[in-house]
Amino acid sequence: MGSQVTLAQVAQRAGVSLATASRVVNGSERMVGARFRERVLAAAAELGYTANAFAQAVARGRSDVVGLVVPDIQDPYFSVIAAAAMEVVEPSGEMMLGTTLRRQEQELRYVTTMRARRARALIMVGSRTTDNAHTRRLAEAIAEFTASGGRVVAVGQDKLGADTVLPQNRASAKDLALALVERGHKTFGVLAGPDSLLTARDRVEGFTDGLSERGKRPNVTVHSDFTRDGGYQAMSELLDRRSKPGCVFAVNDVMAIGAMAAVRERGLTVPDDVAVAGFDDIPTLRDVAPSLTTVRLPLADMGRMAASMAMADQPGEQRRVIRVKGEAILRDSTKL
Amino acid sequence: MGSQVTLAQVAQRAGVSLATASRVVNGSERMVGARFRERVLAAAAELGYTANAFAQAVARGRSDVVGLVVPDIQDPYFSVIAAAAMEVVEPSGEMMLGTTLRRQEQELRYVTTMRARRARALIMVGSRTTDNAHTRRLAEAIAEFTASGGRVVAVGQDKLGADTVLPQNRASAKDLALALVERGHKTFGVLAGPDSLLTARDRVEGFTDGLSERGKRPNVTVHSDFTRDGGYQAMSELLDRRSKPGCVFAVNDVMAIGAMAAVRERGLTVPDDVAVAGFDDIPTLRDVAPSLTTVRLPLADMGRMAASMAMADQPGEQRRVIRVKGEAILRDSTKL
DNA sequence: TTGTAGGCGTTATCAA
DNA sequence: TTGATAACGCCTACAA
Repeated sequence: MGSQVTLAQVAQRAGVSLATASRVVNGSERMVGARFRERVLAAAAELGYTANAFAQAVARGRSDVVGLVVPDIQDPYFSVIAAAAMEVVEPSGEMMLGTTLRRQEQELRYVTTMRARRARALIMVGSRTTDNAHTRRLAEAIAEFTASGGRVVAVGQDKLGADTVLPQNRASAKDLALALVERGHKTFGVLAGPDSLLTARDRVEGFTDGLSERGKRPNVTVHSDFTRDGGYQAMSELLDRRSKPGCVFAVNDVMAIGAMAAVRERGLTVPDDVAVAGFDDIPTLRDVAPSLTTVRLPLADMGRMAASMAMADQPGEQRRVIRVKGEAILRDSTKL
Repeated sequence: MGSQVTLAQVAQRAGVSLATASRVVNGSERMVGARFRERVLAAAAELGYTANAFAQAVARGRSDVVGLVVPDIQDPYFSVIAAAAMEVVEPSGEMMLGTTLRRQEQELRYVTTMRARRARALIMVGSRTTDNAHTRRLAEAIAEFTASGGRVVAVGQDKLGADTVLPQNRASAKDLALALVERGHKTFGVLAGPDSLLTARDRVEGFTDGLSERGKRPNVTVHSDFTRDGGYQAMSELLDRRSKPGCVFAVNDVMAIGAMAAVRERGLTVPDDVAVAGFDDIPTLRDVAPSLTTVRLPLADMGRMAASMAMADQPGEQRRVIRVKGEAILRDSTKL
């Protein structure tokens, strides 16, 4: 840093004590005379003073930084949640962003970083994994964070011992399956995403549950990344097989979008040659054609809820888990 | 905040001085005996110590926070740049995110906030406007930030007196126009975005320049927001007119995507009924059909360049302005 | 209402 | 190598 104007300089210039200067620049309001107040304000303006937020945080023993950790800010799912969370954090705090690039170590690293930053709260969005050792370490780190007075909110599975916004992946995927069978689909494929991601697993299981309730089961399941390219690749692989299923469920929308690209690329058509369904209802869907059948999750609400819990002043007597249900929306991509 | 373990506690437990503890936990390495080092490390681990980054920043007189200010993190243009910037900031610093929701006051507010945070650098991405008063105020705030030792990098127009990553909007839009005429398009419309946004203006002007070099000019120009919905609305308006142009240029891709939706909605087809071109080449384009003609900007590179300049240690003798040229890419949406 | 002084958690200087 | 001790910039009883 360079030469910063300090409060002491402002005080000196205004001819008042440090304490008085502090009070007007920030203090508990109206306990300082109008004359002095003005002098201080003038001095601050002339000098171009800006309070040092670090020093304030040290002196006060707290900060108004909220940490947000997401796997990938380019993925619409996360950017919607982030934007919504931002909305509620912004008026009274600053947001520190961390992206893990979908790597677990990063997740852990950010918890530590945010703790070092004495962030007042931490919002961790993204799926938990089957790596129990990692989940345990993460939960421990989070417990320490909480113990030191911070608030933590998870968006995803309830595995961290923190307040959680919990999408009902399983139940909603099941609803989707039922609706699809209802619509007359007979054979199914699943683009299952990574086997290690709980979100992906839950959705696959829910979907399978729904099918089996109607005496069916997926004819084919392909695993891949939880991304657009993952969907593309998985669908390509699936289409190379002998018999294509009539309807393919991708465990999230970006994968479904990639899958549709794969279909198009082979000169096939959705839904005539193969129907496609996704999950999340990201805003991007407005512009995919044919319109994509999916499960609508109130993404923005989820972001706002998470942020609200994070910003809550209450020490939070009890851990809160907010279940969020999704709604199956049938659109053209699964028309028969 | 709650009860945090302090370095003093660690020192006491390890039976060493504060200074020694500080040295091992962070210090300039290997100036402390192995015995003591181990004792301190052990104590720190047992107590679950994490350094207080605020206190460190105060004591050191500098921080490693980099502020990133974007209009809207949901817009692919910005999220790509943000993600790329993140990539280079991450290894050695933390990123504080600000979204202005496309409001100027917010922009100004963030500069102040970042200054309060004693951010080591500030990256401001987004278009400048025709509001000269605001631009001047912003430039002043930025000058103060710089004067106090911070680094500022703008991505957009070179109006802030800061290091700048400057896309060649005008020249590239002109190239696009020439290419379109070359391809045989005769009549043109322009979805011009907001009249107050310099980026939008430059692109409109460049496009118009290109046309006039071929003895043509836009038959119709419609202004709207710089967003998907803005594009949708503007195109709707345009299609309501008597005679549609054969080719419509939207000043950015998200607008073009909205415009294509408007076309589709009226039962018309791109490019048969009306050709559409955009600008930016956001990743999302991979999945729009028909594929969209646009100007490719190296978005990720721009983000990385901005971050690199921001992270540079050098006091930066000279202000740097990096010009980035775009490349016109003709795709199906303007096929004749 | 105003000022004095001690403290917040670290780093850094200077002896030892 | 180690340890006192003075900063760092600000807040906040407590006293005046």
